[in-house]
Amino acid sequence: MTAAKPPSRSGPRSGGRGRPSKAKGLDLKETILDAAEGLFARHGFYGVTTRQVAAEAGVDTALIHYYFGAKRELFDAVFLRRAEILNQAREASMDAYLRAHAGAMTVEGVIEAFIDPLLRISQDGGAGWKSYFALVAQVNNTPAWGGETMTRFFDPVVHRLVETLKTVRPQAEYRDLYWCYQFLTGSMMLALSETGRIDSLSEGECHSSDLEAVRARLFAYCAAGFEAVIARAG
Amino acid sequence: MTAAKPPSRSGPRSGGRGRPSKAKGLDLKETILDAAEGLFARHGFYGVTTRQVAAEAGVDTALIHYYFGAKRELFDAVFLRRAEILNQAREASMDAYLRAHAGAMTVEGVIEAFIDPLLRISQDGGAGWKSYFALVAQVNNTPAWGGETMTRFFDPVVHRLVETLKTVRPQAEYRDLYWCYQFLTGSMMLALSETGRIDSLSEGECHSSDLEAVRARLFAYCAAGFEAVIARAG
DNA sequence: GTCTTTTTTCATCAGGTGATGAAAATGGGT
DNA sequence: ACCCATTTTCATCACCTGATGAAAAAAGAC
Repeated sequence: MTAAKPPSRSGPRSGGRGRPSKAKGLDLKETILDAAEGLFARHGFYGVTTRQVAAEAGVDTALIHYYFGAKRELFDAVFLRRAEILNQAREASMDAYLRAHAGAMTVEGVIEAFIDPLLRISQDGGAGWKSYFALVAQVNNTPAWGGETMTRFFDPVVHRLVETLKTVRPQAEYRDLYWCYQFLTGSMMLALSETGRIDSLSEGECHSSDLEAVRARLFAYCAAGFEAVIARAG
Repeated sequence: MTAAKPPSRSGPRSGGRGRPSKAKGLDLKETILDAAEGLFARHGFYGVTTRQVAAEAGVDTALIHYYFGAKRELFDAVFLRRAEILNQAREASMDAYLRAHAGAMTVEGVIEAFIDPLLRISQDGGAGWKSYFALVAQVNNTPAWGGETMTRFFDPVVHRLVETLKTVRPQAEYRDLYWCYQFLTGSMMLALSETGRIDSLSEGECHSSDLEAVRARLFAYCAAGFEAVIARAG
């Protein structure tokens, strides 16, 4: 209509169309996932159009469908890409804790082994991981399909947490452990999504990007909460 | 195009168009807000179209714009409608607690006074309130404009909570209190939004609709968390 | 250098989007 | 019974949505 849009693209890709080697093809797929991740994290699934993703990635709209199919499949690909890495990191962290403190596990230690890998990845993993955590937090609070999605991707490691806690406190009831996990995950997800609310609320005293401050408090907070609930019930 | 859609509407409204008395006009406005509330809560702002809202309310699409203007203004109207009621209930609850326990306030008591009105309203207020809480939880986790919206509507009562806690534990630092509040609100919002995740996670042991179970645990959980963080810092 | 396969672009579709202006229907005031 | 203000409906606009099929361009096989 107006003017043919120039074939500009941010990356170091050559100007023309066509097949630019397999390596570049994979790279382009990742570029699309990165763009989609950031936009979905900020505006949610319905708040983003495939055209926006294409523009952000510097790519033709049709290419998104070529690689990923429907929009929802793109979203799932974004969600899946880091979920496995996350689960592996958490499993490894819990493995390490179990091996190191097999005889003398504490509630706080188990909880730290469960949460800390996420904080660490968010701190060291770059902007992509930050977006991803915001995305997960949003999904976690999505009534329509969020619960099902979270269940599908993250249930196993949660069950392992609950079972380990049951080992540490055998007299605790599963009901209490599951409710406490629910409280824990709400706190953790809100902290990881870094919404900036605490910044304005505390008038500059706290910053949601300060995950070191979270680390210094969240483990103790949750552990004490667990202990209190268990004690009250028993 | 296809066939003229029948003028059916669920309510007891008369069939024809035109001006059906002032009382009905107000009633219709509320009907639209109810429909919008339920849909926004389930699918988010961008996941709902004005046409869906109109269909759910049994109303012409243009009527929504006649009453509320742009779609975003409709959303704000939904958010605002119950926010004031909520704030009043919480202020009243904290007033009552302060009056009754002026000399012997506890951290758990203050937290209960802060959270309990929400649980109570959610239990007694009907489906509209349930949707509303899910909506607030979603906004709370929305990076783009959620923090700003939450701040605008709910800051005062939160500041009052923090100040009261500071009175109960004068040696506590504000930084710790704000972080603990952040943890608390994450747990509380997730519990209030009743996503159903705990149902499948616990394999039927717990139900997210069971707010009595939340009441029996959340206050103690948060209070113990606060105390632990304060103690660790001091 | 040709031929084949894969990637990228273009043009476009069918339907949905928020929004608006004018007309129609209604009820209250007098 | 008439008018007038208000509410509801209808028809439509300009644009955007996800998605697709065919053509064009590039890379690799031989």
